[in-house]
Amino acid sequence: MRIRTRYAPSPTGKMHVGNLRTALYEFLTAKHEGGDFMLRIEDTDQERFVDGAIEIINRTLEKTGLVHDEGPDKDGGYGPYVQSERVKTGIYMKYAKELVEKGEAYYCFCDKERLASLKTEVVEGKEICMYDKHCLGLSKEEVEANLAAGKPFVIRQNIPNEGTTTFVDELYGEITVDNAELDDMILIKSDGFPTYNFANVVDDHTMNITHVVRGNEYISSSPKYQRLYDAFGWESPVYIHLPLITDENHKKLSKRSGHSSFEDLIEQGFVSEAIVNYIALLGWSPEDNREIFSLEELIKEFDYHRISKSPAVFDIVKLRWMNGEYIKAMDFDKFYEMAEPYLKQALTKDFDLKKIANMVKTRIEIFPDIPALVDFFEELPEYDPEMYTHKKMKTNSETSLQVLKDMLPILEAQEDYSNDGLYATLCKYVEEKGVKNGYVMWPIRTAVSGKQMTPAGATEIMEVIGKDETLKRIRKGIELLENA
RNA sequence: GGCUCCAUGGUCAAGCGGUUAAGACAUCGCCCUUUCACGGCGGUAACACGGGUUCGAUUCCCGUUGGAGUCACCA
Repeated sequence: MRIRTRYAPSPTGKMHVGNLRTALYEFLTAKHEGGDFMLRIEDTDQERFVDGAIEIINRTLEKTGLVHDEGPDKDGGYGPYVQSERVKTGIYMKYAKELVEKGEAYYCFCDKERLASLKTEVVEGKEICMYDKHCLGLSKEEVEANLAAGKPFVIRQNIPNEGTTTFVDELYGEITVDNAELDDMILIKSDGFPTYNFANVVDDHTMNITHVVRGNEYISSSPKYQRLYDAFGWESPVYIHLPLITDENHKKLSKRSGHSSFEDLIEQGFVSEAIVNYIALLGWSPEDNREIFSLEELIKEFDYHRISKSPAVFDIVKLRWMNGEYIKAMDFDKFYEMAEPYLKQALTKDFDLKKIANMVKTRIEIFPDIPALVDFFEELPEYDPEMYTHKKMKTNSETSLQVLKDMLPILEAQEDYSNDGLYATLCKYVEEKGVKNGYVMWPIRTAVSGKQMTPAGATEIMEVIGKDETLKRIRKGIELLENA
């Protein structure tokens, strides 16, 4: 059997990481077995439709490499792939009527307000709509009269009050619920559109979907879908419900509560490969201990049986670490291309940006880390002379002042401002004085950077800022220490 | 609240009756180092609780507790 999965988003905005992971697992489930991955747009709620949302979905899928084999833009013979277009074919109404014929669904002519007000009525421990009974009790003639009169209607699923319904999830096993717990869900809305619940089942079946991979939030409505499959006499797909991804408060991630979307993360400086890699590991783990996976490697290793059942917290700190790993492994040209805007943001003078980029490459986790790391090249920040004191380097304000004063004329005389040349000069002084390297490197570095930590050593920094600026900063350091 | 699901360190997680209970992030310490970082080495830190089943339970069953999801003419 050729595996077919589908990603079926509703175009209501950006894709948050939970949606993306669902898409990823659907993609991987299919691709691991050489199957097909399909994109279907579920836009049966015209009110929630957001302009541009489909473009976001396409862009995200493309950027993450989750390319679909079939979709609105790629006909595979199962189209249309947009539900609002499928509505026009009459497919949903046809199947809904079939269910009515079978007694598995019924027309309901009550209006929204009345339905809502009656909903709270409790009969024999079950919240039911009194009007349901009425509509169910309508004779065929009455129904037809209503329809002929153009009365607005809805088609609802007819679920008995007795018995139980069971469906099987690959991960969770058999799940059984009392039918009394199941509402007669609406299949066709009064605007003639199907609800998600109904369209989903009809489409998955007619589009030959073999594995339904979806978020855990659907697990409680799955019995109702199962009844639909059974009512039609259709074989139900393999269900794989995914544990939710939560925030640090263990609450489901959602775009409404402002959780990061894929695009937000990209804007925050994460690379898409790292994001994909990280979310692949949120809820799934490979047989070995490996953590860094390209999409190709994921396809090879992914086995949906190893998906976990408990929710996972989205940990931005670990994502940052992983992003750092990707940055370190990136080839320099690509890194530079991505780093350049951030470098230029902090540096306007005529610096060797490539040299600086190289310094910074192993020291950042996300690109926006760059400006704060390199801004001192541009301008010496105000700094506390206390920084000259370093226990391990055995330096303090006096020794540092001495070193700076000794070095100033030497550096003034120095012509060669290359890293190597400067390093040789400093080492010569170190040797003459019979002190440790750090004893002179520390104060010099402090003077030329004004920072506690820098992406490079003293001489590298001097090479970048050049002779004039170096001397200026050293004099500034002497001044600062003398007045301290 | 009803129903359903889940339960190993702060976080992601391996484990699927017998283990010194892996690994990663974070954290702490040491080494390396022209500082920081990188890298290397090491430390702290977990089977929610109570009953069973069993020669033996983190692992199987039940209960408790805790957490989550869901109860729309939204998906």
